[in-house]
Amino acid sequence: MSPRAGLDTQTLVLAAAELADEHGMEGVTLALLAAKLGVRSPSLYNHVNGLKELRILLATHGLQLLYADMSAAIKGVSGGEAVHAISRAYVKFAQQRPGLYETTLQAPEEGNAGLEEAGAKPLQLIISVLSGYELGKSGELHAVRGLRSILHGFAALRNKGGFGMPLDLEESLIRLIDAYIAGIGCMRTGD
Amino acid sequence: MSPRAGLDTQTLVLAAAELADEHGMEGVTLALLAAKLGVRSPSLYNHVNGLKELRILLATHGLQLLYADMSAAIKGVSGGEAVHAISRAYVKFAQQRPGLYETTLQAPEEGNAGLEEAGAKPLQLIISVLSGYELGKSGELHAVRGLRSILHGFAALRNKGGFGMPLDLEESLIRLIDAYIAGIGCMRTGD
DNA sequence: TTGTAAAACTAATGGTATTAGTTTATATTA
DNA sequence: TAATATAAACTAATACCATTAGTTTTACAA
Repeated sequence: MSPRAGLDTQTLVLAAAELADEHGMEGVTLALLAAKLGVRSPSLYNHVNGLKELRILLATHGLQLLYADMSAAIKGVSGGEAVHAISRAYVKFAQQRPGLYETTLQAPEEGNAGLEEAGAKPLQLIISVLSGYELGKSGELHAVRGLRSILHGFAALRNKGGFGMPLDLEESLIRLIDAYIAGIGCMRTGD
Repeated sequence: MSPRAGLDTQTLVLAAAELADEHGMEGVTLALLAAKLGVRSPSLYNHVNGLKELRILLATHGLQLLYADMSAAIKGVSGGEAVHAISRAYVKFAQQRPGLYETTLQAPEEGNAGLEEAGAKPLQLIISVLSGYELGKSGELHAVRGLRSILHGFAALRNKGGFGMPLDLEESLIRLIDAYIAGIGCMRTGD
């Protein structure tokens, strides 16, 4: 423990991400992280600039993993199938990495370049999936906001146990996306 | 300050709700609340059983106010108009009381009777607004989950600044609800 | 082999919640 | 009205937490 633990920033972020999933974003503390890594908490400051920066790094990392999952999900599919696939991937990620997903939404772009970019990529992916519907410039904007609302709302309520019984949650998501696609014409504008 | 500040639980909750809106749910601390009330923090324990219970009381209070707003919004309207009205009221509440709204979603029912009831009432209101669509037993369940997802997702992303420019956010919500209603047939089941 | 930079450490500060025990104001009762 | 009991405030203390300052020590490079 004492003679050089061999830490670096990435190791900290990966360990902190595990803590987030185990104890919630709230439960990620420098004291706990240091203990997990066999080190005293002030030592962490050699690799990260305090809890605030750690949270930004966590959010960035989470967004990168989320992007990878969403991206893989829509490989080779398009249209409604792609909307369903990207939605399933989004909710599944939030379910499998609940704490990491949580960090993803705090203070979206706080002037941090890496975080801004990491957040823009999943957004761009959603835009690309909806572009086939020819909704117009502002219509596409409304549609993206709508799908993001659906995905985050469903994921958050599900993760917090807000849906009561866990029965047929997959079907609830499928039907919600079906309804969204069926009504997507309401988003269309003439620009 | 010293001779009897005349506090009671309700006063604490109202003051804490203000703090939540000013500083976020995170920023509601017993130390800050005590300072706001001109009292030392241990004194608060005469009226509330620690921070955990205060948060439960905050959530309960928030749900009651949310219920009142939603309830007032659908007086005398029905069908799609009611769905729009209840949605507008929900998002507006989350916007006007961001910190209080935040407390509303933490650990939905943790065995606390008052919180459970306070949470059930807005839910019942949504059910009543959707009952006119004759979606069937489980179809109604899917539809309620869907609308709740939309409302929370939209409110949360909006509050966190996740939608970039604040232009025509009202229109985004209107169109999203329009799409949901247009596609609500996808929820229908035969039971 | 020696010197340096970085990574660990200890110690200290100030913030947090919470518990225990004490004082005191208010309200009730004799 | 006076005495008493209850409850609401207090102080003091404990145990966490993040963070900063200053020190030791390791690993690597000259």
